[in-house]
Amino acid sequence: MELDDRKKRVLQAIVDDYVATNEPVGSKSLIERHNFQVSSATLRNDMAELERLGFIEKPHTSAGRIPSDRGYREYVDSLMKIDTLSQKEQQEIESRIAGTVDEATELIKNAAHTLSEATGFISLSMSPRLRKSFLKQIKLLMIEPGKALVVLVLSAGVVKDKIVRIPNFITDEQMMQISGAIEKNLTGKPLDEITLVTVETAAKDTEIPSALLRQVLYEAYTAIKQADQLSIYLEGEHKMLAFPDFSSMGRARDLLGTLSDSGMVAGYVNEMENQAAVSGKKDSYMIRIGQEIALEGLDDCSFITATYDMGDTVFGNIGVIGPKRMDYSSVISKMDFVKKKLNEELKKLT
Amino acid sequence: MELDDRKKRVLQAIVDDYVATNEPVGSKSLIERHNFQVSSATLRNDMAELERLGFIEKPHTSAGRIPSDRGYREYVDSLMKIDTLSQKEQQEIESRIAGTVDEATELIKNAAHTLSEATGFISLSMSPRLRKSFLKQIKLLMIEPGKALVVLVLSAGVVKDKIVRIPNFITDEQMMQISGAIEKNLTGKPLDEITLVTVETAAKDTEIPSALLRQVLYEAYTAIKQADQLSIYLEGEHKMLAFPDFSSMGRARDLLGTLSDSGMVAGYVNEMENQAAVSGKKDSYMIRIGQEIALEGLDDCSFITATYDMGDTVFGNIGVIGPKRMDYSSVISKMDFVKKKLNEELKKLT
DNA sequence: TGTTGGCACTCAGGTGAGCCGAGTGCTAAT
DNA sequence: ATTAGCACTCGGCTCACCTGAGTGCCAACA
Repeated sequence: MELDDRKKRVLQAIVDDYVATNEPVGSKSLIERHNFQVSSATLRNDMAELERLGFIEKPHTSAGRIPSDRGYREYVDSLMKIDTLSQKEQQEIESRIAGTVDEATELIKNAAHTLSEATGFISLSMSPRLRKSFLKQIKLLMIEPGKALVVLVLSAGVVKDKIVRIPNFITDEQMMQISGAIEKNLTGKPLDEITLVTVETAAKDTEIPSALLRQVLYEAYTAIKQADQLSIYLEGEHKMLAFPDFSSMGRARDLLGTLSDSGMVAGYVNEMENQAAVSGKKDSYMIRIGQEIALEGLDDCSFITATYDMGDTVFGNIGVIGPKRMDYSSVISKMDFVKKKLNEELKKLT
Repeated sequence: MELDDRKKRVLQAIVDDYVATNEPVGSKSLIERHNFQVSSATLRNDMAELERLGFIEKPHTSAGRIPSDRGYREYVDSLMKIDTLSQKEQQEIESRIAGTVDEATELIKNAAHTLSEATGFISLSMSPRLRKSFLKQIKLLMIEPGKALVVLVLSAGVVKDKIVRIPNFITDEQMMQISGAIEKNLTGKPLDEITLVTVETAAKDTEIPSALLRQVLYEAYTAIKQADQLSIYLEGEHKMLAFPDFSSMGRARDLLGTLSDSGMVAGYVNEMENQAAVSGKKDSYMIRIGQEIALEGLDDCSFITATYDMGDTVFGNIGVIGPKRMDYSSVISKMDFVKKKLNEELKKLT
């Protein structure tokens, strides 16, 4: 079922107008704004057809039409043309991202911040997926009796650390020994191939009493595992309250309530990424619209995410969450540009 | 100007009722709920007097009275009696805080989380003020050419680190040398006594070419300074949307908008703490009500904070932000208990 | 077959009148 | 100092009404 040309134009015009005005758009106002060379009655027929096909819907009988989720979907998939950013916008974004910080995590958050400022929506950033990155260094640093710091240096220039408890009477030299042994045997291994067993065998030719050893190794292991946990960072939640789309308080509460469970959101974004990966259609961005989003309270939102890249199969996501009634073209072009700049900066860091 | 006994009771009853019902309270309903041994007309006289004195006010002519900021102030200062928590509540809180994590930062966030859950309000936690804490260890760890990790171990068991850039051709041994020299000379110094000069003199008897040295020392210095920066963590913002007090969307937006600038909030809490310190009346908690709060959009809120303690004059704050129409007694008792448990746990960590 | 003008119908939202009731201030009596 | 009584206020609710933008459908036309 293909839409004929005029119907496409009609759908496009409806989305554009509705996004711009936040009012259901009727056949008459459609004629006024766009110069279709036909009468309003003809458009009414087209609109009836579009409604039958599920692209648009009526809030109530005697109102204009608004795009349905499917209508937005059609719009982003084949109707819209992506904006190019003005020089000024590009500069604005560039100056915020370029050369600001030396650390990947900060850089990524910074990019997300820029994105939120540029779009006026909520921005999100996911920490890099480190499963596939490999260990470049691991150090156990004695802090005080019973307490040590595990420092991991991963490929892609990421550093993680964690304070752990260790047996009280372990000595500084013993720790150095363990540290050295682990490092020697684990360096170069991808994180997802490191198991408790790997860690234990890595340290088996030290002369530390095994009771002591076990606990230290276990803590080192959990530190490693913890390093590849995904975390998400959201910013600009309050901006959603400014949109009439969420003026009903109930919706606003549901939305912010769901977003406050960052673990859930992170899981969802992760799943989006995975699905995109298996489906093979790895676009430069991913979009989920309205009900397509399997999170409570996000029916009126859209998710748009992109992937940033840190080399060595290490990557993560940045994105925005906005009302589904948004200017997709503008948002996507902004996100694309931010992503590009972010990737450039990340490359410089390695 | 002292209130006579009955007027005190009237004010107290008005606050209690208004907090419970969120409706302006009138003379008649006051008689019904509380057994004053006088007529409603008498109460009306009292209420007129209380209004003249600024403790209560009318939303409009023909409505009951609601407490003014000053009324709440009088209430918390001299009228309310602090609840004691039920066994069950105590256990609930205790089980969430006790023995959960090994790291101070996590523990504090966790306490704040518990507080938000227990009260249903926004909770806040400030990072410990480390200016007065002293350096127990400082290590420079070579990560890769051009990049190093500065690890600081402070008294009170806090560990901070930062990735810094260093000259590319500096060697591992040179780093160790610098690291050793700094550590030897700076250990035991309070953070606020460490300046760039201190750091530079600490390393002056190494044999590293001074051009290289300078950059490393500078980076080490910024890492140290960065360690005592205050940071704040807010949680549960979305919960405020559930209160009728913020149902007007405009207010909600102002509130969340202001809170999204965490630097500003941190600065404010810090200032509160300082003022309490100089005024000398160091209570177990601090309260700011309504307009007393010098932050935009918080006119309808109250801040309640307490101080946690990590020994060695290192301390920070936890607290809640809720509608000023809140059950102060219950909130304060909860916060007090959480604070107590947090302090106990922090003590165990050192 | 696609397009058009015309017409009856629908319905959300705004307006204004009217009523209700909780609450007040004031006054005169106790 | 307290109380009973009374006139007055005013926010909020309900109801009826109107308006206007928009629709669906039909008959006519190219």
